Amino acid sequence: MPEAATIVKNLLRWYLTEARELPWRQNRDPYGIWVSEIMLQQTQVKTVIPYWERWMKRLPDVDRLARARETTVIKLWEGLGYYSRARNLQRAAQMIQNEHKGCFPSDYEALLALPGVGPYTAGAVSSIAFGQPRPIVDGNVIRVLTRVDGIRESTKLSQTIRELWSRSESLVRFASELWRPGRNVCGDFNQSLMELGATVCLPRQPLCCDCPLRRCCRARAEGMIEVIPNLGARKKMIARMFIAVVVRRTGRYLVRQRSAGEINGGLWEFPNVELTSQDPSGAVWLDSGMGLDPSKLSALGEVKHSITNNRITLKVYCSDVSPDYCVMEEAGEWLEASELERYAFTAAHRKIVRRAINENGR
DNA sequence: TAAACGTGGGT
DNA sequence: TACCCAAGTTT
Repeated sequence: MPEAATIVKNLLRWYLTEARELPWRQNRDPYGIWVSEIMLQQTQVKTVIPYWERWMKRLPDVDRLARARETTVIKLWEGLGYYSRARNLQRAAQMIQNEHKGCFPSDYEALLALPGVGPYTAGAVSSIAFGQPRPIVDGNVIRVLTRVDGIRESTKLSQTIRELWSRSESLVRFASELWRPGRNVCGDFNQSLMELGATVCLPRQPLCCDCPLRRCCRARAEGMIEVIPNLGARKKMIARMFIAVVVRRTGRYLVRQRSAGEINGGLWEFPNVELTSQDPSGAVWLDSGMGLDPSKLSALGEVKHSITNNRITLKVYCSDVSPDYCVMEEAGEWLEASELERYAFTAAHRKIVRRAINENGR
């Protein structure tokens, strides 16, 4: 295995000149760094940047987040996915107010005790915001370290992941001994590991010629870059079809809120149902469920999206109904177009809002 | 331990 | 198009 000194020194030097300027890197505010780390879970930097900017403008500190309305928090998160992250963020802020007197905890165990903070995030915040020598293992670190060390075992094995934590730990410990005035070597080293994975040591066609570790990388030396990391098989995607309908009555639109406990709980959507062999076109649902005449609908096309391992196609229709129309089956709310903007919709249904209302100027 | 949890970027 | 997969955590 390459020596820690080689890896750490080359990465720290590289990071000095190649680190991207990201908004949450402008200072060491633990709150801003924590928010960025939660947003970045399973989400790319490019996607996060505008969300982080808006969030920090609206909820600039722990106190403001703790006191915010949950609807505000979810609206700020709209489109990012994994909405429990946003709710946990607020719960954690309230814990910081109540159990830490509003002072952001620097203790690793205290960080780990916050909802939504696991081993990765606790390590990231304690190293980046507080300069502590805590290891991190995320998707980038898995890729970089398995390649550098030439680890061919499946990353699905808990033994493999344990080894990576151990390696990450010894590396950041080495970094901590390189203390420099005015530099956070632990935070910089951990970020350099992820930065390399995000910009150079890419999943496919990595830019090995630009890599500061190219001379010590075992996977490169052994021609194994294409098969390391050994990630194992993915779950297959399941195709599903839904029908959704935009019902408009005297300038208002019928929407409903998804119940807590189901996927995307608490978010808003237009009435919709999955197409089955019982009702393959959705005509039964439209007629008996919604009280609409399927022949009087106008088609708005299809919206495609994926949620976890479901690949979903939504067939979207629009229907203008008379002032005395009322829904039989489900409780919903009638919202004006301007209100649709203020409510948090699921990503797929936000696309419908744009297509059906905004772009058509109705 | 494995599955659930969302969405969009990139090839 | 059809994948892959992203600064993971929770149950």
